[in-house]
Amino acid sequence: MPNLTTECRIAAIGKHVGEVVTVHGWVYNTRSSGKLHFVILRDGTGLLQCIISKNDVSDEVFLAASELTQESSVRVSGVVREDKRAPGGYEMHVHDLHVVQLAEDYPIKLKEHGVEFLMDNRHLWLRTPRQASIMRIRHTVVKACRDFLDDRGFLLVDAPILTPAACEGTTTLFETDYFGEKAYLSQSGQLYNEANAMAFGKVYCFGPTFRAEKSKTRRHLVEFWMVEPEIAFCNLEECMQLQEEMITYIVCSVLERNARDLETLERDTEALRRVVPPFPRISYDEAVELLRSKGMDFTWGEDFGAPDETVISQAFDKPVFVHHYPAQCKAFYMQPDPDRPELVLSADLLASEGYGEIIGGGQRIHDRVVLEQRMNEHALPEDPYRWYVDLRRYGSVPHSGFGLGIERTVAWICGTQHVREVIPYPRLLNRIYP
RNA sequence: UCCUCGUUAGCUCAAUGGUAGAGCACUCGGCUGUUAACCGAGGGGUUGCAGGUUCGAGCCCUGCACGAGGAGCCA
Repeated sequence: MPNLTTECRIAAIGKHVGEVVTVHGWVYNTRSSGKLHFVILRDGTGLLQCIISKNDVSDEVFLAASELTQESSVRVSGVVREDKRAPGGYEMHVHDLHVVQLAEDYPIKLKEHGVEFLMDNRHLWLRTPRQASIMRIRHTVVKACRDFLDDRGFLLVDAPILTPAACEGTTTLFETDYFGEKAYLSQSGQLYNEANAMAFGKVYCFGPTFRAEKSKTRRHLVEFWMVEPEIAFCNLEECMQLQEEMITYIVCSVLERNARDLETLERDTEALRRVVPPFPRISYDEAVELLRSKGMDFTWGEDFGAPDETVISQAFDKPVFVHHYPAQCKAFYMQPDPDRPELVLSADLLASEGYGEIIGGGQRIHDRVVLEQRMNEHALPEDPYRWYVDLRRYGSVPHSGFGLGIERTVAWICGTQHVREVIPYPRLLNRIYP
């Protein structure tokens, strides 16, 4: 079918008032008053109300419009008009309509659905306005992470996903067959980051991460994305400063670029506007004291559980750093505190409003003897880590880094109930479909 | 792995141990400004699976499967 009009995406429709344009999209919903059809069109950038009047179109087009089903793909042409009655403020008075494919009975209705049904239909669920807003915010968060680090001279050096051994030795790994040998899906790029930081000074990796833990909570995914910066010649305090600047940059980017999406999600943006440096910093000792003052039973030396983290984060109105953890609850590579060897120079960043830990990081051991001693205590095999120890032989320097969980950050910024909603195809315990 | 709750129409949910229902969706009809449109009619069920108790089980009991929320672990 010949088409000589301007093609236009719905997000830009306001620039074409009075003009004849063509829009490609999918039918979000239809209504009819007999000789007047209202077709709400969706094109991935927004929604547009199209008016199809029996007086304005051929009998064929009017018949085709009356037979449209939800999610049918179409091409429509018509005049753009400003109209307060239309959602979004603009509508199209259609001259012509071409049905690309008439959709079969569509499973996802505009009414409520249960979680299991929506997850089974994730490939279709992504088409709904709420999910579109979440994916746009995720895009902004990822772009903001990259822009922030790129602007500060970081080099993207990605770590391998197939690895010969555990990075941290704590969580369960996915095992795979590597031409007859065992290999594992990466749970962190951090050890490789340390090598890369000694090569390039300031680096980051950005990729998927896999944890075979049988976690079943709103904060856990089996496959999730993490951005991990690593900086040579950097101590814990400098590392925390970088983190709060980065989180602030991310939140500001979303507030600037996704105002309408935050509105769709009914997110309280006041809480997000409070996210500016400096973030409160409390030591592990102070956090334990805080928990006890709230009447919670807590043994020094244990790691905080989810309810503990919630209580700590609720004591502040922005994200809070907890630093100087006991060595026993952190990974083997954490630098001991010179003043109190039972502590390590680590810091976690807890998101506000009970979303839990979004960053884990700290200063790494730069002394070979100390590192080998810790590896012994953790009963780690020598061979797979030989290259890692090597880094302490050739120009070792104090260095720090952290891992930022993309999904937890997006869930916090969006205010969603569960991290499964903020990744396109969540991998969960008991779910690898679709 | 543990604790709690759940599984009835395509979807969301009702139904004292006594004939399995509603709204939405779908099909047909009506309507020229609708806003998850509305009005009328119609089709649609092995009540998760397997046993048991009972004159009779969607409902009570046992086991299993699947799902949800939480714990542990962590981003």
